[in-house]
Amino acid sequence: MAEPKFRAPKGTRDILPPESARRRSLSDAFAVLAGQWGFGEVVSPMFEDMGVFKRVGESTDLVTKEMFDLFDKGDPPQHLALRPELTASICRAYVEHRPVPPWKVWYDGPQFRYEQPQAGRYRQFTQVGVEVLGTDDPQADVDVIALGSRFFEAVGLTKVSLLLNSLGDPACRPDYLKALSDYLDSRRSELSAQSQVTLERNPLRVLDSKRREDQTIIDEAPLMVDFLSEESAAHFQQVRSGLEALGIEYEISPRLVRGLDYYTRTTFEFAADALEASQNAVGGGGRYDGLVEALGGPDTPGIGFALGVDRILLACNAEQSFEAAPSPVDVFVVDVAGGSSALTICESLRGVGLGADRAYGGRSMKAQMKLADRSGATYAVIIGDDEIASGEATLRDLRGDTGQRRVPLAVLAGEIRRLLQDNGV
RNA sequence: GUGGCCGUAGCUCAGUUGGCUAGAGCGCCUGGUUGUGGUCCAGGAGGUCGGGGGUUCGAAACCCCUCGGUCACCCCA
Repeated sequence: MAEPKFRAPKGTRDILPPESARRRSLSDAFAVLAGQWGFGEVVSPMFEDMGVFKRVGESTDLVTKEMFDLFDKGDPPQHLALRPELTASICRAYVEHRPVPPWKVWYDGPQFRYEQPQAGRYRQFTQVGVEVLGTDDPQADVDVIALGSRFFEAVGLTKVSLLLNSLGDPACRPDYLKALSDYLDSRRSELSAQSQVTLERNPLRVLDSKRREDQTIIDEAPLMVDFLSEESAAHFQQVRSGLEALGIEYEISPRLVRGLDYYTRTTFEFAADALEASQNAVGGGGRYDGLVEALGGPDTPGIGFALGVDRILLACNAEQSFEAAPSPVDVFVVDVAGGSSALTICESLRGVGLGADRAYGGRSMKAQMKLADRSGATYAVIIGDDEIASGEATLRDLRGDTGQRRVPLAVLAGEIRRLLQDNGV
C-alpha cells in the first residue's frame, strides 16, 4: 500500500460515516436518558492544570505514566495535561462555580491516556458519564447506577453484568488496609514480582492482578466488606435494597477495586460478557467523598460513573444490537437537464423539513439513479426536458412497488411530505 | 514500558521450497442503441506487496532496523 505521508497518531483513529452516525445516536440516547434523570450537561475544557489530575491519586498509573502533558507559553509556563478522565474536571468546576448542591451533571467527550493501544483501548477515547455532587444519600447511588443499567438496556445490550462493592470510608478503610497489607506481606514471597512492586505502592491494587500465580493469595485475602464501619455498612445495605426495589440485578464483587484512588464506599463496574475478559469493562464508577475537598472545595460527597463509548459499540457489534440509524435523506433528485432544477428542488424540499440530496457533475441518468438508490432515499424525483416543459417532476418510489407518476412542481414538496408522513416516517 | 503474532489493491484475503508483465471476491467507474436504481453481462481504473537497509544473478517471500495493528502482562472505558 502506498504509504500516506501522514496517518492518525498511534492509538487514535478517524470515525467515518456510517459508524460515526451510529456513535452519534448512542450519544443522543445517553443525553435523553440523563435528561430524564434530571441531569444537565457540562462541557468542560479538554485540558486542565496538571494539579487537577494529580489529586486523582499519586499512586495511580493514570497519573504517574499515562498522562499526556504539556507546558504552555506563559512565563512561568503552566503545566497542563489532556484530561485522562472527567470526574476531576467536574469537581474542579464545582469548586470554581459553587452551584447549589446537589449538582447533577452529565458529560460526553474525548479523553486521553498515554497507553499501549489494544482493541477497545485507545489513546483518545470517548466516555459519557454523570456525577452527583453534594449528597451522600444512598438513593443517589441507586439512581446513578440505575441510569447506567437502563442505558445499556436502551442500546440493546443484554449481556452486561453489574458488579458491586463497597470500599469503606476514612473511618474503616485504614483498618482494612492494615489487615490487607499484613496479610499480603505474610505471603509476599508467593506473589508475582509485579504484585510485590504494587504492594509497596498501593496494596489494594494487588487485588486487581490477573496473574495466575496471585489468584490463590487474592482469593484468601481479607475482604473490605468484613471491615466496613457501621455507617458504611448501612449505606451499602441501602444501596443494595434500592437496586432490588428497582429490579436491577447485581453481583457483589468483594474484590472489586478500581483504578482511581479517590473512590470510597459504593464502587461498581459494568462488564460486557460479550467482550473478551481483559477489556470487558464498559463502564464503572463509585463514590468519591473526598475529592472535592482535595481540590480545595468544601467537604462534599460525590458519586458518578463513566461509560466507554468505544467499548460499548464493540459490545453492540458482538451482540449485533444498536444498528445504524436509517438514512436522513428522504428524496434524491435526479436531474438530467443540467442540474439547476436539482438545486432549486432540493432547496424547496429541505424548506419543508425533508432530507434531500442530488448528484454533482452532470452524471448519466443511470449513474444518478444508482446514487439515488445508495443514498437510502425513499423517493427519487426525476427531472428531464419533458418535465421542465410541462412544469412537473417525475416522482418515483424507490422502496415500494407503486411505480412513478408526474407531479406538478408547485405541489411536489408538500406531496412528498404528506406521503412520508402517511407511511409513518 | 515488556513479550508473542500480524502488515499484499478502498475492504476481506490468495500468492506453493525466493524465479515470467503480483491475483480473486466485494466495492468503485464506464458501457449493454439515444431518460430509470436495487438483478444480470462485458470492459476498465486502482498496488514501487507498511517504510528503510541488507543477503542474492533474482525478494511480496530470507535477515536487521523502524512504523502501525493485534494479543498477553500492566492498566482501565
